Amino acid sequence: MKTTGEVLISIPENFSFQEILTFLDRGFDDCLYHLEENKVTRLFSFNGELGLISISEKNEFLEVKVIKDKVTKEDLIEAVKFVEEWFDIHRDLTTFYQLLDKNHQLRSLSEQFNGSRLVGIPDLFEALCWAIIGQQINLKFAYQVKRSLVEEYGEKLEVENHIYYLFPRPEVVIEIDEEVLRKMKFSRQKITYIKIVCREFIDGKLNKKLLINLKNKQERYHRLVDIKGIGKWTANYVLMKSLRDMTCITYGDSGLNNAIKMLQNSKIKPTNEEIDTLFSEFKNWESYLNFYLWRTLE
DNA sequence: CCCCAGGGCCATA
DNA sequence: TATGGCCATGGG
Repeated sequence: MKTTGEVLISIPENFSFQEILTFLDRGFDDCLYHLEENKVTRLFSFNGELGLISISEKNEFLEVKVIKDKVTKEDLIEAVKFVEEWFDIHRDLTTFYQLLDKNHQLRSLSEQFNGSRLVGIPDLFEALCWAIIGQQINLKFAYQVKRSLVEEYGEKLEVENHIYYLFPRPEVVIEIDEEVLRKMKFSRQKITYIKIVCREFIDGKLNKKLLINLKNKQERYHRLVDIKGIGKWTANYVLMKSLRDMTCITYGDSGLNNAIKMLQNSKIKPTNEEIDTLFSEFKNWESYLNFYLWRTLE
């Protein structure tokens, strides 16, 4: 028997739920959440019990609703925690907007994407797999590959005629036959990379807590890059999206390159040095600038 | 057949 | 550490 519970979160300054929805609705049809008018819903594991988390805007508040068997107070706390992390709700963007406004090339972004938050991927294993899937292929195709994997191996729950999925756990992914993944359009290299990541998690050598507990960003970066299949792009992407490191730049990223080309009205992709120059005024906000530049591609 | 896509590996200098 | 060739897969 399903029950529901709700919590209201007050909406902070410089936060726009509409911008979150616009970002989530870029047209890639992500299989890990479901969009309806002014509402996002996704599956969540509450200590192993599946339930839905649904977010919508209600009179100056964000309403977080949980739907599962016997919703408890702890479930609601977990759900709110997840949403706050997913949407980066508690970050004060004032300084970032001041920096944007100071830069004549980037000034328009603070208005164009006002209240836009860096939507994250809280689960580290999911973030790593997703980054590996997305290496060097177009995003639309990457989302299709992810969908094949998730719909076949992720836990699922059907509610009101819609099936919601969770990203599969490492213990499940590592058992998948190589030929099955090949049919899902994983390249042989990516199969190798993802299985290595699975092994790290299963052996308890890597998880979010261990990574966070390292001394600083440099150590976290090297811990990731030392894993075969994780290069500078993947490490920066994951530190940005999952660990919410604010100083990441996705060097080598074709999207970032294209955004900067558009911005500077240039035909050739920027060098790392030119990227550093552009980002130099945004110390400790590199990840946000990176994210906002991506958004200009929509 | 070509080039591109939110790259990584490895050898070489 | 920086560059460049090669790998890999589907889209356009």
